[in-house]
Amino acid sequence: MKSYDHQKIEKKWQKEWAAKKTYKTLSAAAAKGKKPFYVLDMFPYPSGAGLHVGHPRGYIGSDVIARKKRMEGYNVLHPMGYDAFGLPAEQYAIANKIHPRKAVEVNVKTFEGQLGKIGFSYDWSRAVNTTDPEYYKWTQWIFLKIYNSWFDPAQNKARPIAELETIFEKQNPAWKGMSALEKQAVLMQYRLAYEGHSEVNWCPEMGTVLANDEIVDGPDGPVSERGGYPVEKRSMRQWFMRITAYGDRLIADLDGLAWPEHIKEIQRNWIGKSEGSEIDFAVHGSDAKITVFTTRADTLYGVTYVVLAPEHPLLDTLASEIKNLAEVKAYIKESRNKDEMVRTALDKPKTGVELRGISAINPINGEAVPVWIGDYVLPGYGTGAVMAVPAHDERDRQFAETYNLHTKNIPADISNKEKYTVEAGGRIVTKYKFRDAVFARQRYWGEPIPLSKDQEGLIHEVAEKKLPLELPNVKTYEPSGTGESPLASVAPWVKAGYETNTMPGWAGSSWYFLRYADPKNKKAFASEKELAYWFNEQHHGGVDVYVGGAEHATGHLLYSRFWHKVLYDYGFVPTKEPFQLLRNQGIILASDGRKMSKRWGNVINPDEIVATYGADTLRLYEMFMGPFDASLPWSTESIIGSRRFIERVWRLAEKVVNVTKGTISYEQALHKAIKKVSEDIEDFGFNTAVSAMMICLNEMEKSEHVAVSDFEKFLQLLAPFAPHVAEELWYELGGKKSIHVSGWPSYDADKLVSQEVTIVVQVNSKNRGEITVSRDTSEHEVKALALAEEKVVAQLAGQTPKKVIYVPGRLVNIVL
RNA sequence: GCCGGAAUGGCGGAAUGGUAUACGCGAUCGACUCAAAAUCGGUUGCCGAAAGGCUUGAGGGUUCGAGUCCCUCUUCCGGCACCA
Repeated sequence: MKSYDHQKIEKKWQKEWAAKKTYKTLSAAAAKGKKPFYVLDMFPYPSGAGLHVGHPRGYIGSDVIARKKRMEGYNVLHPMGYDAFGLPAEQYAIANKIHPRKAVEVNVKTFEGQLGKIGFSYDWSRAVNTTDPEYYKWTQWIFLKIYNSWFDPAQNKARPIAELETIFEKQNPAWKGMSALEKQAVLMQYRLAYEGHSEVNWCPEMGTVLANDEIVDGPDGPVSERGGYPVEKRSMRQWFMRITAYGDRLIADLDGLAWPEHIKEIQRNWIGKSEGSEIDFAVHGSDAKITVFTTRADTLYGVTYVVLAPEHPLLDTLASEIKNLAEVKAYIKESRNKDEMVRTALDKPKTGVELRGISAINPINGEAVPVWIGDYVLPGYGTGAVMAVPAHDERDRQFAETYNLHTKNIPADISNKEKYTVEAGGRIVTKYKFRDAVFARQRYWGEPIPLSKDQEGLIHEVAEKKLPLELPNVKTYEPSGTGESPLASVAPWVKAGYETNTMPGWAGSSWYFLRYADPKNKKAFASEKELAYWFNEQHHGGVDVYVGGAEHATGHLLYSRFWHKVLYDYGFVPTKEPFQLLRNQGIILASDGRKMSKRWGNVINPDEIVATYGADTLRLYEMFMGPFDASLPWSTESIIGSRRFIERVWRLAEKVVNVTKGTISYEQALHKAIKKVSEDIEDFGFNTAVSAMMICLNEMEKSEHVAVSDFEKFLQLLAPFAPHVAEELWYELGGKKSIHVSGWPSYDADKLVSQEVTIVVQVNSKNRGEITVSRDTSEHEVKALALAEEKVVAQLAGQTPKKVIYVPGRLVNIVL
């Protein structure tokens, strides 16, 4: 037989598979009863650097599953696409002085070239690209659906904003008298996508808004990571998504998902649900009241003061009453300029200033208590005001100690919290730690938000027919320096009143898994029929297997669930959740144990490995190197083991003959391998699946003959891991159609067990010998044989055993 | 600080409470070769000449039997971090 030329073989089959559309996914109509199976990878950001050898690990794992399912007869949806909007693409474009669109084109080509060489079974005809207007048309469409929704707490779901208008019209007498602009402002408080303001990190020197991770600590406060320019807080107009409305459902529905427990836990902590009470403290001698949030209403009798966040809006109202206003203002200014890291540092002593002249009335006993401001109270959580109980809260105790405030020791019992809430005239409420998501970027390279404002300030939607609202060409896509998006300097855009902010990077990735179901659809983001087929609660429930990095736990994986739920509320998608089963792939580290990075010069390019060892070797090695979700160091030294394995398979093919039983000795190993590989793939135990194949190969090599039919089964097991070489040998042996649609082998349970078993004999739990007996030897006989074993007799030295334990087929333990 | 996860040969790792170190890498000895590579075969946890003893981060416990279950602790990785 020819020698194993991986380059020739791999090129040949990649071409052949593409030509024959071997991995084509059938549409719902064409599937004709074939069951769907959806295996999804988190689509990549096509960066200029291309892939390193760690990137394909997850893709290989999911490809192994997709291939096995396809062989089992499922209609497999296994797509790939590109998430190409967002900051890195923009920065790459700026740095390389080319238009982001061009940069994306080039980078996508690089990725496709690299991915193509590894031999994935993607149906490339379904590829999506978030920057394609035909794609982001639907991102904009979904945005408008969300914009035109409010969350009805009674039904716990999204409903059209028009319904809310009708309700206001009927129930609120003031509504009719309101101007259009006033109505707009009211509705804005309910919309699931709404306009508002938020604090951003503004760098005057660079003229841009910076993300938190683009900022580092400087000697006099925060500075930009690049250049070290000072960064300050600045309020900026933004769009938001009211994700907090779904807090409850986002937590509750986690329970039914087959996700890694720690990812679910990260989401739960991030959402941070907490049940407590809102209690109103009247301000003495004023109409104002301070509403505090507490989870321990039962400690109301222990309240000795109240603390407001320095940002609390009530401070403006009360300004005239505050006797030490200058001091208070100085404190507010100081904490405003504090870097968030400094402010929330745990070891920092708590600071604050008393609002002299102000006191609050504890509703449970009418007691007047002093009111303070302190930056340990956060404006964004609860009500931005707390009642302080130094006797029962560590932070309050510290604060009280620092400022010599009174402590009242009272008994408290958490089971009384509802009773005391009612007594104090308060309300039971649920609060969440997480915030509404900012849905705007002051950047060029993102989806335009399909809204415009007329001269009176009334917001208009871009009509559905007019979508997509395409991103205009600009002279310069670099930051404007004013903090506004580059779109603000496009005259026709501004004249039309279009929103100049663009959508954030996570917009396009929050629904792409739906588009794969029907990527060419011009009338809808996907047809009802396709969605019903691929997202079917009866069948499974959406994406059957989702593979990607754990770093998306509080970003992409949360936003996608949120969008999906809004769409579900309208009946656009049939399942409550997008991703049934999630697995995280581990990171491949460089051989020096550090992350692969240009900076360390330790990056290994998969192209080189594919050229030297072959894609099959790369795939096999990446699966074999260790547990799928573990971070493992790359070792170009060890990869040779996988290459040798493939070469041995290749050579074994020569030995294959049509043979009668008798002359083969590997049967048990083969059936064990079929069982193990079948089960391990389902369970992401790829490393042990490969090892089972190695054991089987070792046995086949030792055997006098290898039967063709058995070797074919072995190739079928190998096919998901090393698809090219398996296909080549399959045809060499006379295969008529691709091995990748040839079926999946099954094992014979009877062949898993051998007639003879080796039983270990222990004396006081220490191994002393072993006996080989026929499988059906009785317990009595085995024990007798064990007691008669030479070394055992020596150990016994005439003593009578207290107890003899027999574990069938495994061991005998003689206890003295 | 809190919440997750991990710790096993020289290295990557395997092990339903039942022979710890499978499988692979490396190392080493041998065969083949003029020689080398490749390939094939043997050996390879530690101590010991052997008999035997010891060994899964440390210490305790449950059990006839623990890498696996329970308790205490150490280190490392990931997440959150004044959340009232």
